[in-house]
Amino acid sequence: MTPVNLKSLAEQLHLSIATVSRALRDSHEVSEATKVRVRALATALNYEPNAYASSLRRNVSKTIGVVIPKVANHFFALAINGIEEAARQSGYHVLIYLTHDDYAREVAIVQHLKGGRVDGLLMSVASGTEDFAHIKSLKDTNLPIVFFDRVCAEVATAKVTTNDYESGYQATEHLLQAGCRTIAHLLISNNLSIGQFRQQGYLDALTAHGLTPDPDLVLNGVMDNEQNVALIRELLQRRPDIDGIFASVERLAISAYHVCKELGRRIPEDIKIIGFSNLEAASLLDPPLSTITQPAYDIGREAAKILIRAVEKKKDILPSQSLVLNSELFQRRSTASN
Amino acid sequence: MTPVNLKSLAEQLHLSIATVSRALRDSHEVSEATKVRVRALATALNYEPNAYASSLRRNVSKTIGVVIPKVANHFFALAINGIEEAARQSGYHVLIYLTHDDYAREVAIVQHLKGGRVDGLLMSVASGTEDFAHIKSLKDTNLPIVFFDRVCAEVATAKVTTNDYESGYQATEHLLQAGCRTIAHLLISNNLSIGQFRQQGYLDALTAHGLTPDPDLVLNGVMDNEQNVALIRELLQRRPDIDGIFASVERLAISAYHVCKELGRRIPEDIKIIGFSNLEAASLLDPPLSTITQPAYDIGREAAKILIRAVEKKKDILPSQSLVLNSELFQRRSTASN
DNA sequence: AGGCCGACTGAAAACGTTTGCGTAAATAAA
DNA sequence: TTTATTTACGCAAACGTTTTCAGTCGGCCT
Repeated sequence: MTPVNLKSLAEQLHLSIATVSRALRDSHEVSEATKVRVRALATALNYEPNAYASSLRRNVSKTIGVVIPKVANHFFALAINGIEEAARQSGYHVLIYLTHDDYAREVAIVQHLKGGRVDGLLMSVASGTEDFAHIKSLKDTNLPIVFFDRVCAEVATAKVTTNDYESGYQATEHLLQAGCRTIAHLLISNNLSIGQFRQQGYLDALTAHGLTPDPDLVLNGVMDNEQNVALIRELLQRRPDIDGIFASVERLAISAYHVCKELGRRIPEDIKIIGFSNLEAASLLDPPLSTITQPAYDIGREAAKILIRAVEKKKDILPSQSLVLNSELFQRRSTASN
Repeated sequence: MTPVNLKSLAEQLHLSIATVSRALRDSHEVSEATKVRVRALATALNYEPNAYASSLRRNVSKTIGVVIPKVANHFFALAINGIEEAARQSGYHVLIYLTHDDYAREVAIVQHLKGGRVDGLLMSVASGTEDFAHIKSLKDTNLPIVFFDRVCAEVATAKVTTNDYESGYQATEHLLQAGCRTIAHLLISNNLSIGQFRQQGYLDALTAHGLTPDPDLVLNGVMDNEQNVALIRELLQRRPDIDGIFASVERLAISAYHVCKELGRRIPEDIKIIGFSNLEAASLLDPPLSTITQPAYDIGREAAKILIRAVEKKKDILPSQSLVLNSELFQRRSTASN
């Protein structure tokens, strides 16, 4: 089977490769008559231009990369959904890379992306990442980058986030208003900027209500879920006075539910729980979980839009293009007043 | 800033481009001494080969495509996770395309992939797809394809699925043994092969237990979630004798939960529910949901492995390489006997 | 008639890499 | 010594596309 490319099309049409190429790109330099002929044969033979030849020649790949910790997480899944939508609308392809929150993997992925495989990058940094040299060095190759959710403060570019500080504040205040006095904060890794913001919101809400924050009530979760369950169990047993839990990430809220059931603590009578979560089934949990829900789809879509716009205009992305979308507090039974 | 490519490396090293290229690919045709020199400069300058030039020349992109209906679904998210893992291990990149169960989108995506952008394709067909000409035509370009979960029976290639018939049978039998006598089956679209298998398992289990299947109890869900809720509500009101629900897809199980709560039907006392689901929080629902859980991660990983093996060996993929992984039934309170 | 312009097309270079082939020197075999 | 063989490297073509440049042809203006 002869390959169907510009050359073969040109031969069959008794035209030059150049003319065929121009005809297909609808150039004004080619007569309408030949355009029609060319298009007819192209569709008849199911011609599709070779993406790599085109990318090589034009130095543009029409592809964006997405580097995220994981995909089996409703937040990131929704974000990808938004990203793919924005990309598709502009004719971009989406390459996915998972770091599994592992620093070494993130570095390897970023290094690989220097090969020019992508025109731009969307990134949510791994929680294990403390050194950002790899990202800076990628940025130095002039690759446009937009961070979303888990941003890297040290790199000057646009970031799409939620109002993490306010959300942490609101969640804590919500627990306080529901009558909690000893509120634990479960977060995942305090070197992540979002963790810090939420933590600060938590602290400020406590002091604003006349309470003194107790460092013993702040639990740093780890990667492994079972370990988290153990840590939470230990915390709840050591501090039976805890009457409220604010979980900065979905997984920890779920783990807290499991521990409470195991220890026989009733939700919300003994302990009230609120957590960041994009879980669709939150309202079906036992009891329905109060959540701070981030507009994950919009975050992904807006981040992709900013990136693609910059790629198309070949302009640098400025930190001033950053976007902060508001998350929403859904009050459900897990934080009902007694 | 001068570009760092083979040419610039060669100039600085006073070598030819060919030698530099061979040195980096560790060819035996180049002396160890020069290899060392070349590698040193390459790493010093952070050289990364241009992926598109390489792909064009070698006619290999080290990229696989993944075409799925959606990503905001725990099954597909886990599958992607497995796919990415297998791909990463073999140095492959993963392009993601979402069809949103829309036939037209699927066709457009498949057409686009003819441009040679990917070396192989993993696919779970859209539920709206009834004509498979686009897939066949893609297969005719010799692009290796492996289907997973939602397979296309008409295309001769490997398929990675779960034991859908047996699962449907088991789920139904499980409800029967829990005392149900009027069991509804909620499925998504009966033109999908998996729906048919599960439906057949459902039917056979009923007849095997001496019951006559009632077509009125089989509900075909649609895309829109709200419509599904309305349909289920209508069904439960029209047939108050229904005492068991088998949901072929997670979304329908969730919708059924909502409807039951709304109508005041107690689970499991009035109605028992079991559903296909990869929801992590299934055990935390109210009541905990009995599920048939597919090994989504493994499905993705195995499908990717089969695909990549075929790509590397440049051998056709045979239907005989198909794999059937077993799903697992988790019995929880939603199907507890009264 | 000469010059000019616009419409259309083709030749060829370029993108960065890989690779078949050639070749020179060095080594081994005869 | 001559003749193979090996080693190490360079030349140049090729992958399929895009784009610059040059060219042809007819028509229009002065």
